[in-house]
Amino acid sequence: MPELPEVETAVRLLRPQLVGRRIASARVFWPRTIGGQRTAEFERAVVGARVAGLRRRAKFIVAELDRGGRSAGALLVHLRMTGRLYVEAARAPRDRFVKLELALDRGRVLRFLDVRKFGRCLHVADAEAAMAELGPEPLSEEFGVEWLQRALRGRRRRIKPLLLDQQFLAGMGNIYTDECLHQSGIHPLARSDRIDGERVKRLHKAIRATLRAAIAREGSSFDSFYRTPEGKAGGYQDRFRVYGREGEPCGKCGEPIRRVLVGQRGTHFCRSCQKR
DNA sequence: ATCCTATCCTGGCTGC
DNA sequence: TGCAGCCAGGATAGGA
Repeated sequence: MPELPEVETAVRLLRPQLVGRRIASARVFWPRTIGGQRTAEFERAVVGARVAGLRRRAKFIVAELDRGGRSAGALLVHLRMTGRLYVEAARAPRDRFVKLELALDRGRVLRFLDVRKFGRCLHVADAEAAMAELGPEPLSEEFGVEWLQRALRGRRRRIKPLLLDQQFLAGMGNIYTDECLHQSGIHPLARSDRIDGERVKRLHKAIRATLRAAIAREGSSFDSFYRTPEGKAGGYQDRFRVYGREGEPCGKCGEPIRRVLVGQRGTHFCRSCQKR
């Protein structure tokens, strides 16, 4: 499932292929992909615009558009679970799961593929306004130990759903959350305001280290869905300590890894390393 | 304030 | 082999 490292990987690989390109035409194969907007309206908004910049915010791929030097809004792409965004030759056969296609200049085409149709590619006038509610970026300066300490104390929520809440912290998903909680010895149901300082420190360190290591390996391909824009699998799945390892021995203590549901999410942890 | 459930989707898996 | 039924999961909305 694309989380921060997978989205960051997509942005890095797509940037040289997209920035400076002009959108020549648009085709929408699944209307919900573009949100509530009418297809004709969407086309009017993007066709003729140029991609001025590509960046990541939380799990959004943000393509800033301009037209004659003036901003033309932005495309916010969210891959959700099965989305993939990639550029290829316009003549390459279109996969049957492609939901949106933007023709670029030079015979290239940007394709948004999404088997389960949860992903979105929205045109917005103001990207910042559209993403205003998101929490801080875990790899930014703002996300320090002190911030985390205070933020956790200010809430009384179970730690796992809290870390998954994009308004609290941007970019964490199910896989990396389980990995980080295991690394820092915190039970997924621990109440945020009752986690001791030492563990908060370890959690902060785990989040930064895990996300950085996963980005360095171009993300994780746990199932057949996630691929980089080059079509390659990620490399971080080999480093999972708990995710998808139910019944296998914990790398630290040998106890079998447990899987339970927390907030409707499959949650993997070690009962002896992550005490309540 | 926080939690819970349903919703959106469909390929792939399980069990018979 | 065939098929029904279930599962995964990010985000959000509405209700408790």
